[in-house]
Amino acid sequence: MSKNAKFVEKLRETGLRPTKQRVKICKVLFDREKTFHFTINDLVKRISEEFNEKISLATIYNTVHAFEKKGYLKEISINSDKSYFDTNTSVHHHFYDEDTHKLIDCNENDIESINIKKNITGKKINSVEVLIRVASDNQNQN
Amino acid sequence: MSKNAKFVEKLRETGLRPTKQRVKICKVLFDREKTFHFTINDLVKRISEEFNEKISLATIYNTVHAFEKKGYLKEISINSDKSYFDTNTSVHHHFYDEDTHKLIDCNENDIESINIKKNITGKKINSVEVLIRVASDNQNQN
DNA sequence: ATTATACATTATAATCATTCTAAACTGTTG
DNA sequence: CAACAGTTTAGAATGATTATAATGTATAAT
Ligand SMILES: [Mn+2]
Ligand SMILES: [Mn+2]
Ligand SMILES: [Zn+2]
Ligand SMILES: [Zn+2]
Repeated sequence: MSKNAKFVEKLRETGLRPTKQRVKICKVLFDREKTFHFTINDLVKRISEEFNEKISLATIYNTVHAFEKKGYLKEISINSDKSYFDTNTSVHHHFYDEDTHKLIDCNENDIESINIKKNITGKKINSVEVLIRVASDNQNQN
Repeated sequence: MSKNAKFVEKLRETGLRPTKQRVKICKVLFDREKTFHFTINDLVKRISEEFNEKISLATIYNTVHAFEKKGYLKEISINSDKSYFDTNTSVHHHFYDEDTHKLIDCNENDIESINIKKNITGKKINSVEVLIRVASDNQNQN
């Protein structure tokens, strides 16, 4: 199956019509070897770089959230500035580099299993995520 | 020492002059048995309820951030909607109730120690925080 | 105590990420 | 092709947060 056909399928599975804008978003997001983290602004920049063309912000937000809802993207909360998204949708944790503001994956087997001894009555656990904030190790920091 | 004198001291330690607005903020934040979580909006509401008086948003933001910088408050990132703050400044984790949008503390000893096997070269770990998202356990959910 | 100064408060405007709107456009189906 | 439902888009609206700059106040020097 061609890459394009895959994206069309992915869009259909998400309940979206395969328009040219959405296929372009797919190319930027899913036509890669490795997974990666991005902000909406990153995505806009990549699209304008790769296609020399602008897709409306509304379309980008709508499509990204549709993929998130379907489970093809994951949203990561670091601070209240902006949202980060992740093309790695497996259960995994993150390092957040406070110098560069970049996320780095930390797989489940990079952390010894987390055992929670407390529970909230009447509630089920939806996710357990660890965020490890890191920063430069040297002295010359402000 | 009177409560008031304590707050004045706390403000001085934070490098802030003990004005009447700031002392009121202290009363709302630090004159309690138990620690709690709040948003800026919560704080504004509490102030207007307890003192029947409005303190400017700018003053509230500035004071809260000054306390955070000094280590008297902790900022918690849940989503990009808004910031949550915590009067519990110890190292601890959180349950986030996705139904009520409330935080519940999860102390370090409610979780078996987290052992991170991976590290980022040249970086030191500033914090390791676990966020456990929970939601209603019953079926009648949309 | 008066005064001078630096720091604070405030209302309001600005910013910025995100969402909404409603008009123009396009994929799909018959 | 025609009709319709779904889509894109620019721009406006929203809402949290931050900046501005005029007015007010705590503090320390006189
Ligand atoms: Mn979302
Ligand atoms: Mn802060
Ligand atoms: Zn990731
Ligand atoms: Zn807490």
